Amino acid sequence: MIKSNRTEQTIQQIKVSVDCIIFGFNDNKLELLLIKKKDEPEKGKWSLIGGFVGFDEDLDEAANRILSDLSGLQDIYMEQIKTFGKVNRCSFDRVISSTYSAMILKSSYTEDQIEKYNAQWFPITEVPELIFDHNDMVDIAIKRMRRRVRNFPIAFNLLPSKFTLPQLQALYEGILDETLDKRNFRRKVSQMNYLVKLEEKDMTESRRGAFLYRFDEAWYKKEKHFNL
Amino acid sequence: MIKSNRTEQTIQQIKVSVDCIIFGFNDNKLELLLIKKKDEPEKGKWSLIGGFVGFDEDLDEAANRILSDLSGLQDIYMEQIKTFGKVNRCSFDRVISSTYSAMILKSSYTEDQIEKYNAQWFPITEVPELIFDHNDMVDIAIKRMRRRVRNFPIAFNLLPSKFTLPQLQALYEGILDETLDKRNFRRKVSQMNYLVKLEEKDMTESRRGAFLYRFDEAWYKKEKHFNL
DNA sequence: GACATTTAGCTTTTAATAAACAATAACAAA
DNA sequence: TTTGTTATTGTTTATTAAAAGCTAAATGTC
Repeated sequence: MIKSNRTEQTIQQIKVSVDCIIFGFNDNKLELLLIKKKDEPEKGKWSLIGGFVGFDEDLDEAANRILSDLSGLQDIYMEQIKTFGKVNRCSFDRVISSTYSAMILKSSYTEDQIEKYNAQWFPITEVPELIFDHNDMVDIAIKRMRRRVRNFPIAFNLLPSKFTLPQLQALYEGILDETLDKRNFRRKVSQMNYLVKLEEKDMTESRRGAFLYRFDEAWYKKEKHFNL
Repeated sequence: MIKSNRTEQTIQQIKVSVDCIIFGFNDNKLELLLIKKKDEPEKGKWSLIGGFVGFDEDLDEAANRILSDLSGLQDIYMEQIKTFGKVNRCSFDRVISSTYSAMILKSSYTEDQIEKYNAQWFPITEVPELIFDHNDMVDIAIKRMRRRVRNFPIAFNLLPSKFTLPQLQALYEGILDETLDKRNFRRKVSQMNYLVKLEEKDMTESRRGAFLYRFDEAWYKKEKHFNL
């Protein structure tokens, strides 16, 4: 089936959108931020945070603008995952959509904002049926994230800037959905010098208290070796 | 900078294209298929094989159609790499472009076709200046391919269906641009049962001759473990 | 038949990485 | 001071990957 010599007209009708897959962490579980659509189309259904790309904005910029518009979240670093382009992926229009993913500290997204934007967090084991091919997008993003989280320090956005090692381990166990050996985990951490042990302790979660750590990004850029 | 409430009009002007990064292998070097543009825009410059996505074709389909239209290559399996969406990536129009990559047997692309389509193979160390952001696309595709080639049997498309182990090793050395130990390489190969040793020998490249092998795809799908 | 060349197979050593595993220290509360 | 709870720390073993040495087989050329 040869389909050359297309007219400008047909070409121009394709719309370009971005969908954002936002991960959070709560109660030792990985969660996903979804919104319930207030307007047509697909009003009342759950959806990723998405929107059309403007003519005069970069694709990356559009992802950030859309995230900001629809959730109030600003200056979130997002990575492009994949572009979905099936003809009928959206029932009423021809739209190709690039997915972007980010991890955020849940507390940076307040209850007020959740209400305002009609959003809700879902544990990734309980993601409802989403519009279009958004469930596929989520599946792919989760797989990719689980692969990357072991070799790149992307998960620290899910924690406060100061965190304890038990917290960090619980985070990894929650993300990967498997238990990790405490001593092996800590040994790996101690090999990464950019995970800096502070003098302070966090006394809120145990009697003894656990030392706080922080992730030193500038330092990491020199070493560039991460493995958990 | 808030950019909400876009009109349909501005949205519709974004065009969607696909660019194909086609790898070949020759003279123990990894090569890239490029075309010299016959028409404006950018006439006479080197470019990836690219074109606009039709309104009624999937993005994946478009990649194959465009590759076929502009090179005569058909039914090539391509993987999506990344979508490029900077506003000014193409100087005269707003185009976002998804890149796709494939590896092909150079001999399946004849001299006739090369001439007909104004194409040329370039060693990846000698890629000329390309239009737009195509050089960036190539860089990213090469990095990704070098990562994937060790864990997935994607490189066999660069060889005839029957090949010798010295050929296979030379291929990997060429792709990765490093020398590999013969004995360790062969040991790994012998662990992958879906690399089937045939009775035949190839006598063209050495006195003794080397046994031919083939990659059994169905068998691979059962084992799904690849490491070279 | 001796020789050169390349393929082929087998083995050992070493290094690197990952996995398994148990006792002690610090603290608050009772 | 005892008790309960969580944080912290090292050693050993197993597995895997890399490096290297050696032998031998097959073939065409001399």
